[in-house]
Amino acid sequence: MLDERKATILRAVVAEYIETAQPVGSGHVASSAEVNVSSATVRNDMAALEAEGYLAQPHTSAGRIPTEKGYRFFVDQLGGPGKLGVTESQQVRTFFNRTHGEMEQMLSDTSRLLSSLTHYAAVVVGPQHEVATIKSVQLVALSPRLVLAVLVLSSGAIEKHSIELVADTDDLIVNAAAVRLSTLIVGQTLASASTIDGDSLSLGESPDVSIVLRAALAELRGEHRHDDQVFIGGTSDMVASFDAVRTVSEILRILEQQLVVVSLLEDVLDRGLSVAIGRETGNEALADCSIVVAPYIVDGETAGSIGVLGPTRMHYDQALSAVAVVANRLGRTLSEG
Amino acid sequence: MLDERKATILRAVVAEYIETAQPVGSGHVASSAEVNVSSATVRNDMAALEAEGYLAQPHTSAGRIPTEKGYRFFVDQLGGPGKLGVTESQQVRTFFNRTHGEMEQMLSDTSRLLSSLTHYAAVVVGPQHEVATIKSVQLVALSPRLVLAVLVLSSGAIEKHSIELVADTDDLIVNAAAVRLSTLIVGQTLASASTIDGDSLSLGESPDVSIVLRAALAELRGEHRHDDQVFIGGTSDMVASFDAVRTVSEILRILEQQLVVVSLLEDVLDRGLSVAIGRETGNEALADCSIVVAPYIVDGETAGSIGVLGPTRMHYDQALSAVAVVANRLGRTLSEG
DNA sequence: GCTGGCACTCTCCGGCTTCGACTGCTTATT
DNA sequence: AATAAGCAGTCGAAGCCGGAGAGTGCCAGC
Repeated sequence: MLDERKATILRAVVAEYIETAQPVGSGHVASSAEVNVSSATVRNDMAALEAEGYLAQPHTSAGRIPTEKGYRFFVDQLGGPGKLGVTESQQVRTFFNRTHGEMEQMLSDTSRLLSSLTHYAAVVVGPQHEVATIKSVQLVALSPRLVLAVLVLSSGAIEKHSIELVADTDDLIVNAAAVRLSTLIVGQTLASASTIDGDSLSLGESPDVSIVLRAALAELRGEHRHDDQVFIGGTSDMVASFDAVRTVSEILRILEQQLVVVSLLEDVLDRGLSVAIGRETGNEALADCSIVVAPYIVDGETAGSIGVLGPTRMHYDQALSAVAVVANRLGRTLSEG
Repeated sequence: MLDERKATILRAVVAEYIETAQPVGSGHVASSAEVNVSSATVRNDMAALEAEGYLAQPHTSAGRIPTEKGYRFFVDQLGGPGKLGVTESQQVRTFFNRTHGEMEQMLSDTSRLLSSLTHYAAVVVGPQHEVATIKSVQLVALSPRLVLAVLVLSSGAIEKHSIELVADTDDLIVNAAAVRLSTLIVGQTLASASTIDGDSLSLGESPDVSIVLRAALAELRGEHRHDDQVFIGGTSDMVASFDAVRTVSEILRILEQQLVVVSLLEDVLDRGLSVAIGRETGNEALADCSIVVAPYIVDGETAGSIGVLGPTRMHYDQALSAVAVVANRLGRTLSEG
């Protein structure tokens, strides 16, 4: 569809625009290393590229800037993530060698790492809990009608649910319920635990106990779908890439809605992409942004995703490699546990 | 120090500048309702106010803008928070009537509430755990050398600590250690629990158990100081008050450092203030910002603090009342548990 | 002690010009 | 037929000018 020379010219335009944020003229392209034709020839090709929708002109007598289609071509022909620079891969290596312990802390630090590598905003979506098995359950009575259920998962994650009862209870009852609950769900996955029907087990316990038990199981069934943990870092870095406060404010508004952020990443992955450019993100407010995403794999299963959010004129190659490398190392680190 | 008329004029200048963000001229002040003298008189007084450091002139032939000293005077003479508007207090009321359950969720929602009331960034620092008593302890072996300690506090908060062992352990040992640990620390505060010396209790247990026990107690002693939870909301609202992306980026960089944010609030409170203006915040990057803070009280003790961060030309009266009212309701809500 | 008046200062804004970076087209070249 | 060279034309950015407007400081008068 694009002959070799046009492709080279398009590449050069995109690369230079990413670097300078200025419309690129035929002269600059002609004097770049990869192109060996005169500016007049470049002009002809650029006119063709504009006609085909890869480039646009802010106004006559200005250079060209890439359209989303132009960026898309550029990204596609990059052909997957390249290698990271030495400094950066060193940074990743020492980070993952030093990291240990608390998963949440670690995911949060990972988002910092990723943003410091790319200078864009980094998003880390914590592992789905569905696949992890339940290591332990505990019920604690905080007040006569409020019981806290604490689940420890094999991944080291913790889920807590508060259970509000309609009748008073006490420590003895709660403890009995906790013991029974343990035998029921420890060792199972959250998904399978939430299928347990409370009514089928009212045998043998006192009514008080089974009330608590059923309330706990109901709570499990209900909510655990929504608490993907999201860690966002480096918004201050990303902001510096834009020049209108208005735009910045809109982007931040998106990032404040964790649910939206998660589904943004999932959407891109579901479409089989690793990069979404401008409106491809599916969000009008992100028309000037691109997203680079990768899933990470824990124990052979896709567990979560990480990504960066930056301007459409982002350094796609760096972002792609950084996201790929970090996703890879993150998955491996989490698999070890 | 300032006669009544100068004070009135200063008030008028600050109020108008907050509203319009434009330098205020003598004419505007003279035609405002509270001032009944001619613009010439106002001019003289404004010159005096400038000489005394309350006002500044961006350039000759422009109006005056308040200095930090000017804002400080304005805030001090407000004399404490006023009342909230009807819409706003309605909003607060329905929020706290509907809220329930999960503390973290609720604190996070509170920061959203506060930012939607003020249109500035809202910071909510979670309750200190030192005063809460330990309701339950659980040790879970995630892998032979990694044990997770989960504490449930009377406040409903959960602390988790991962404990890395130098030797392998197993479920039996860990359970035994958990039982022993429970008898030791349940019912105590975190502060007093962390004073327990592991060496004084090596009697009666098997060596394996006491190793785990000591590691757990050491972990308790070590870390729990730092995990104040911080919830920040409404950054997108705040951003709209500024016009330089550069400034915005610097402010966001501050907000990304939770530790800095917490100590920022604590600092202000320690100095006995509820408002810090510009450089009073003690942070050069916040020279164009002000902070309004209030502590909240749970069960008679100061438990944490909330605040808003906005431009120096913020609506101090609204911010003060919003922060005061929310702090009050938050404290009461948390006391009920 | 306040006010009106007046001269002065500076920014902002529209209009104008120049400059420079482009483009597109036409013509020459290989 | 593809490429290069040259040239006229376009348009924004930057600089300059002058007037308008907002504001000040000061002085003289009440």
